[in-house]
Order: sequence, then C-alpha cells, then structure tokens
Amino acid sequence: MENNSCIRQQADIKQINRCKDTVSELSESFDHLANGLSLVGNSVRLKILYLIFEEKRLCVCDLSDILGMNISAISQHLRKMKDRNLLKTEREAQTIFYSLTTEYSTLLNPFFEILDGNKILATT
Amino acid sequence: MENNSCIRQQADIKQINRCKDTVSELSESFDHLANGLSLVGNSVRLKILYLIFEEKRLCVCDLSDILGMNISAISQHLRKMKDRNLLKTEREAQTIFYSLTTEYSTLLNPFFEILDGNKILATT
DNA sequence: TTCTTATTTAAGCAAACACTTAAATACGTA
DNA sequence: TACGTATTTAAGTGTTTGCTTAAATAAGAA
Repeated sequence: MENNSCIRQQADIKQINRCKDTVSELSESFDHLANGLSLVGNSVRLKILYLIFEEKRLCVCDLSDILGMNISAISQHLRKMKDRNLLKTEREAQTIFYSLTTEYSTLLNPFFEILDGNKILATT
Repeated sequence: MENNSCIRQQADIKQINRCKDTVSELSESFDHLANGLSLVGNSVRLKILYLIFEEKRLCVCDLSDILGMNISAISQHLRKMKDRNLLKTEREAQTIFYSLTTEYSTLLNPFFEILDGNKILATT
C-alpha cells in the first residue's frame, strides 16, 4: 500500500504537513459529507429528492409510477436515504409518505435551485 | 421492468403527470448533475478537491504523500475529475499541477465552506 | 544516448451497487 | 377471520468502482 518514496526535489514540506493536518482534523467531516453526497450522486435518487422537494411529500407508489421503475427498486433507494437521514416518513393509513429532513433540505437547496434554473431554460 | 399496476385508490393523477413532465424535461440535467456529484461523493476525491481548493494547486505526488495512498490510485482519481471537467492541469517541467476549474469551484464552494466551518470547530 | 524523476495507463480483482423476483410485513375492510 | 392494498425485505445477479501491480510515456540531467 505504501510507496511514500515520491519526494519531489522541490516538494514544499511545510505545505505537505499543513495538508496532512487538515486531512486528519477533518477526517470525519470528509467521510460524513462524502457519504451524503454519494447518495445524491445517483440520478434516480437525485430525481426522487427533487420531486419530493417540489411536491413536499410522495409515496413509493407515486415515485414508481413517475419514474417508470419497479416499486421494490424505489423502496430500496428510499430506505438508503432514510437510513442516512436525508428523508423522513409519515404513515397515513396504508400509505407511507416520504419527505425531506430539514437538515438535508438546506444542504441540497443549491442543487434544487440549479435544477429549477434549467427547468425555466427548458420551458422557454 | 414495468409494474405500473400500483394505482393507489386516492392517487393524485394530476400530480403524477406534472412530475412525469418535470422528469422528462430535466432528464439531462439530472444525469449531468448526478454525474458530477457522484465524483464528489467519494471521500478520497472530496479530500483531493478540498486540498486543491485550499492550496490552489497540487501534483499527484503531493496528494499521494498527504493521503498516504498509492500514486497510481490518486492519478486515476485525478483523471476522472479532469475528464469530467472538475479539474484542469498545467505542466511545469516534469511536474503536473492540478487545480479547480472555475465552473466547478463555484458549484463546490458551499461544501468547502461547510468543511471550513467544521475546521474551526475542530480547532477550538 | 542512457538514467532518473514524475506521471499515466493497462490489466486484474475484490467489494460495493442497482436492479430483479419472490416472499414477508402491515394496515384496512368485508 | 380472510382478503386486498401498500410497502418492505431477502436473495440472487450483472455491472461499476477503487485499488493493486506492472508496464508505458514524458521531460530533464549526465
């Protein structure tokens, strides 16, 4: 695994050490953020999140119809996002509605705005 | 693949159709954005991007030292990000420096700010 | 030209991922 | 209770990902 023999002639040792400190300091932050973003970095899940953002709440069945995908496949995507706290659920009789958690709707808002912008462009 | 038999008793047909329209309208935007985010949603690549953001530019060798990873592994991450236009390169003798493209540094700035915030918390 | 340094690329492999099918769970109604 | 609707979960499978090792490319120095 290790091959730290690559010490450039003019490598800036201070810079390297500063960076190493940053990485170890923020190690958990990197993992946590990357973890969340890896979920959003899938077009099916991004669609689901955006649709829920627009419609406030949707159930598996709705999403299955909208995306033309197997209910089971959608359910498994929803579960992942619920497990990592991007989504929360509320039951209403047999139907389970998914909505965004406040924590993540803030984080994801910039992306939804980008998509909203494209929507306007596409319509005109 | 299809199993669109799930038509809820009280499904909102108008809502479903509105959502279908949105999805087909923004189809490419979803793919493009998800594609970009899937790259950032990896802790090694997120670290690389943040370090380059902080230090303005870094080479494979630096990153290999900082992250304690194989040069080849880092190189392959960098290539992916260059291919999808998150990073650009400039050669200086034998050394190739990677830096953020303006297009993506804007998009990624919110995340870097989150990480900066955590850094302050971790330091105090 | 040959050697060293810096980096990329190709091939291989184990782990993670996304989807399918089928079975299980949960709630409501007859 | 038994049945229908809404949803989740488990198991299986093909594809993608991230890393390893080894070979290839590129530029400068001897």
